[in-house]
Amino acid sequence: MAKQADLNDPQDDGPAAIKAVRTSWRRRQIVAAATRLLETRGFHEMSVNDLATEAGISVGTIYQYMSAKEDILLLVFLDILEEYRRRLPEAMEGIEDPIERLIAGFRAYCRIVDDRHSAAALAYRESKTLSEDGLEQVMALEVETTELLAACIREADGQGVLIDGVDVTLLAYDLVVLAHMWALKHWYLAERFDVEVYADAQLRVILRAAVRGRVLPRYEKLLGASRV
Amino acid sequence: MAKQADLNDPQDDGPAAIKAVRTSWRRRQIVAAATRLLETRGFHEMSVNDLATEAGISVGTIYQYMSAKEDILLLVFLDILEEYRRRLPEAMEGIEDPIERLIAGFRAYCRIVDDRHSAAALAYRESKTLSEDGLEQVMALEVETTELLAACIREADGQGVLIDGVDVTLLAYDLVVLAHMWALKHWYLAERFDVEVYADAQLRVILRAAVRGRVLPRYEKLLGASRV
Amino acid sequence: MAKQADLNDPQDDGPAAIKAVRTSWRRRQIVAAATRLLETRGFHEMSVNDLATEAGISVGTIYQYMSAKEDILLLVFLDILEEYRRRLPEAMEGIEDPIERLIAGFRAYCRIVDDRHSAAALAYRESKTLSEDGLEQVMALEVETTELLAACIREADGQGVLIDGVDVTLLAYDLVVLAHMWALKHWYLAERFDVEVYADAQLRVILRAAVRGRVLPRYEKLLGASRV
Amino acid sequence: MAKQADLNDPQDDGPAAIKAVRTSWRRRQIVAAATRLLETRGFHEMSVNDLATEAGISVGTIYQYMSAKEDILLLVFLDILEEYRRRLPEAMEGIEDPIERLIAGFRAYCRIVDDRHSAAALAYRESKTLSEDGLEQVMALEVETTELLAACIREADGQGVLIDGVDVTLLAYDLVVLAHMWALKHWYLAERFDVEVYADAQLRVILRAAVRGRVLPRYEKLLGASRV
DNA sequence: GATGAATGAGTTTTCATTCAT
DNA sequence: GATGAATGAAAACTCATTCAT
Repeated sequence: MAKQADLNDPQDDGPAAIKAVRTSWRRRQIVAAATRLLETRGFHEMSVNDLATEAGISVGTIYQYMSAKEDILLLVFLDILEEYRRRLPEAMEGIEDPIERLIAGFRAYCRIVDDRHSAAALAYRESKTLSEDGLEQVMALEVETTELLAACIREADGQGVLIDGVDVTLLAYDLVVLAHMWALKHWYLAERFDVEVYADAQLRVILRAAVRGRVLPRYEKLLGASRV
Repeated sequence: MAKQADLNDPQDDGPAAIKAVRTSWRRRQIVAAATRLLETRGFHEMSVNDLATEAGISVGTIYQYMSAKEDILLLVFLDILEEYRRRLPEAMEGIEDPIERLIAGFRAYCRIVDDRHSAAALAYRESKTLSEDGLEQVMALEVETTELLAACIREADGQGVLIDGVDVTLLAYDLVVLAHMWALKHWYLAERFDVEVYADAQLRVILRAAVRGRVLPRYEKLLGASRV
Repeated sequence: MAKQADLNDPQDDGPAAIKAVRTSWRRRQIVAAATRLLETRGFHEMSVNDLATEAGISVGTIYQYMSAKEDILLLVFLDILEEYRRRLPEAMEGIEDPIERLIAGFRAYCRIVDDRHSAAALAYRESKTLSEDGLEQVMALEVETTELLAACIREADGQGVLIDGVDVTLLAYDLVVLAHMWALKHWYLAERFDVEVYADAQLRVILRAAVRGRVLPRYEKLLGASRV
Repeated sequence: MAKQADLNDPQDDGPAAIKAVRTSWRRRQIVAAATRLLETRGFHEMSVNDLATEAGISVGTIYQYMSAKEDILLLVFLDILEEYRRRLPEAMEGIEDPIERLIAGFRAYCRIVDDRHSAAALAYRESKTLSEDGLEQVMALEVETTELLAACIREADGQGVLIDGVDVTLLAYDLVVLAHMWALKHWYLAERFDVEVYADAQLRVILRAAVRGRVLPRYEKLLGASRV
């Protein structure tokens, strides 16, 4: 009964394909539930039973798709980082001028942090819980994301737009950390600023520190004229 | 030999004094051991038995000086923050010019972060583990420390040294977060910079963003001419 | 084979029913083991691990069916008291004359005490260990049981069979305590009497004290002519 | 310096005597404190540290006079029983008629139970906690006390005052248990009776069951005419 | 003789993981 | 493949007992 299909599939991958689809579906189910729980409690406060209940499946099923509780954490991390990898290029796409692209990128970065600020804080909280191996994967992805911003700065530098002696990578990291700061100090910042205002305020700091005075006004005009 | 002293001590509180000294000694012992362990693992991965072994005492003794495991975490936090409260004013003392004082303060801040960079990272990791009450104490101390830097910026603003429209508190938080960044991204930054160089590079970013062009050169001269 | 049944079960609650049956079976298992252990040691001397071993299950399983060690004690109490509530009415059922019914009831009471004399002694020992709430439940059941005997006495009193001025409730309590005495002083009484003899001896005491001389002989004839 | 005295003591027992006095004083201190604590909590809920605090001495001192926590419990039991052994004969002394002496004895028994009803309940609660050896001592003392009442009944029986076939020992035990009942069901009885009334009510029960009708009125007159 | 800080075995309870159904 | 009952190692914490002062 099983193993029908095959009509003209040269290498019958039906069962394997079904398996792959199911696996990815189950994993998404689990990761989604885990993310929801991890935003309010720590990884150790989330029991696998709680997780099963939240996901609407059984513990047994979780272990069919995860070999250990720690795996779930890694998938949550990768899922969060994946969002940056998807949404940043999307926001920066098609913008010629590197500084304008940087502005668009940073604004998008802040918006993602804001959309899931608990998730961003989670990353700082639980990264030590990851396995050696998992941590490396996460760090690699983070470097990749940072590089999206660094590339703009490097390009601008190549065009002679930046002040002599600025450290491209350091600036990129500064931007990333200042974006995360929105999540880390959310309790303080969110009642004084709006995300958009916050993003532009921080962009103003970095651009003033990096862009030559000659071209600076051109970019400052792009940033909201708001306070700060 | 016993029962000597008393020479002219108005209210001989020997036993109580001895007890106080022992308590503070034991607590330091425990906190030191806990800090050592927490630098390599999370709070949940550190069992009270491990801690006792590390401290070279028994579990029972730990509970004679702490009423719950969570207390230990709070003491570790307070111990770390205490260092800022002690060393920052020390470093900034006697400096007239507010921006120069800010420079001294930030450099000191980075140095403390560097001395105990695992401890600084720990603070981000475990703050959610603190009790409601403990978290409040810790936040209050952190605000107090940030305010030491904010005060300089505010004073400089009062002297008309800053660019119109800068947000004093945001800049102070930026400095604090950029100092913590040294700990958070230590794996990346420490192989490219020296702390001193790092501190000055970040100071250059913030000063350029905040100080009027007219007086900026005066302060930039104080920052190492190094790379960046 | 699976998914058969359903023949005409309106709301097939199979899983829930299975769960209920298992829960009650496990609880009985645990209570039985606990009762066995509590007969030889106190509640505090019985560790949950001991209990698990005695019950032939794991500690984890115990906590799946009990939310705290104290719950076990309450269930043991309720289990013991339940036996009185079941067996007393059974023994008294269908007997018209209230004094004859009282005799049957007391004899049954003593027999239950004898069957599980360690359990009866246990009740005196551990009632203070119960929670406020548990104690109330237990007391309510005990009052209910005592009332079964009190009702006979009250009825007899209504028929003018009792000596003027007897306190119905006190007599009922006397009977209960004298029955418990068989358990409490078992080490002494059991080597001098047989339960049946003991029960009749105590009945003779109470009846002589309560029943009018006129009708007393009628009832004394029902009591074993044995010694005493 | 030590070892003075001796003035004319043939066998210098000074130091030993001092030691004996101190030991007995310390033990009384400890037992008194333990009794106070045990009336409100169970033996396991009373920690040796609590006890030391209550007694106003140190844990070390307790272990200088007790070799284990369990010893304390035995001493508390013996102290309670000692009171019966002292006060019962005192109350019964000089009364010629055995039944009158029994009345006096039972009333005294109830009064002692009432004075320390928590202590009496304690005896039922904690007797299983005693060592094999301790339990034997306690039982022996209890038998001795019961015998004080039994002796009266036996004497009365010898004088032909009792109904044929009464079991002397059983009646004595009934009296003891009915006296204890005042402590065991104190929550119920104390709000319906006064101790004196209670004692006489129970005496009336036992005397009616044991004393020949001919002489009964004489004794009933001695019992309060109150209700019951 | 008195003290009380120190000890560590033992307690209750939780929870990641397994495996028979 | 899915389930969830069962497991038992490990955790936080207590407290009777010891012993240096």
